Amino acid sequence: MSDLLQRLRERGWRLTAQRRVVAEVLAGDHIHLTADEVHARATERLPEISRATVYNTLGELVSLGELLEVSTDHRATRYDPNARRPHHHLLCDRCGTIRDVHPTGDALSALPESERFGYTVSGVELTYRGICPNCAA
Amino acid sequence: MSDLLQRLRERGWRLTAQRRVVAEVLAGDHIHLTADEVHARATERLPEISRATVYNTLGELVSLGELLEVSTDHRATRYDPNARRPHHHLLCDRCGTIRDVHPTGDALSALPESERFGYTVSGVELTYRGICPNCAA
DNA sequence: GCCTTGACTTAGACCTTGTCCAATGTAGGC
DNA sequence: GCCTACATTGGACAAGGTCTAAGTCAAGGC
Repeated sequence: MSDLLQRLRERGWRLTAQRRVVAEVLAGDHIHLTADEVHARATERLPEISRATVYNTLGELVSLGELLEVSTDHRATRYDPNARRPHHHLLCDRCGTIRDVHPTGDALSALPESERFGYTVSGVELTYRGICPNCAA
Repeated sequence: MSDLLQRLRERGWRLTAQRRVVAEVLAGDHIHLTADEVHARATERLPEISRATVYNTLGELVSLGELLEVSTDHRATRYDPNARRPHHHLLCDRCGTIRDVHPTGDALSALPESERFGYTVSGVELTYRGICPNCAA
């Protein structure tokens, strides 16, 4: 995580307590929090942090490529700190839990030229859906 | 389209003018309207139709498996009437236009057992992203 | 064809998620 | 330690979506 802060500082980020706390909250694997969840956890460490700052910081981290926006359900956007390692998602349809997964093969090349309709295709997202072991029990 | 209405009637759907109009608005290929767009087009044919009814009807059609929810951008949910034919989506990052596409191969089998974390995997969604020919010009 | 009834529709209040802005605070260069 | 540009704040605002109470009507039974 400190490497994240390091990278950000190198890019001219001003290091404030608020930004540090948001970065800390997002540390870890298989973390996919909504903005409000990030705000709630950040508030535990820094009670006066505002919602607007959380949204600003998340947005900046996304532009910098440090964070990935994930909109798997049809509700709040979630943020995935594992942006530097390409991966896809496995989602529980019942409880909404998300895991990062690494399928084999290359989904991009599975789209033939005839199915590209003249688009310049730059990326692909896979979302697997199912029921997690917890919910199945 | 009348087969859709037929199927719905067989399932005990009460056939109202409002539901008929929503079904009509959604007829066609590569149709991916938001709820408000559906409402706007429905209003042209049936001025007194309410937003709540459009939402209700769309929700029911989704539960019945006649309609697919697509949340490609991080804004309004779109509805895809092509639910009975499995397909995926190609999305223009600039203007948001969506095309239905059919990649080769089977994305489901690309997820090895070791990457399933005990989930019962039932489906997969692919979303290709790029720039459409219109926006590229 | 008319009645009845429960399902359907309506308008509008309300909720959640997210954005914007003017005023205030502060990190970091000097 | 001061200065200034950048960051933060709280609250208003907007879009998308849900809920509810009251009124309406499709369709089955007569």
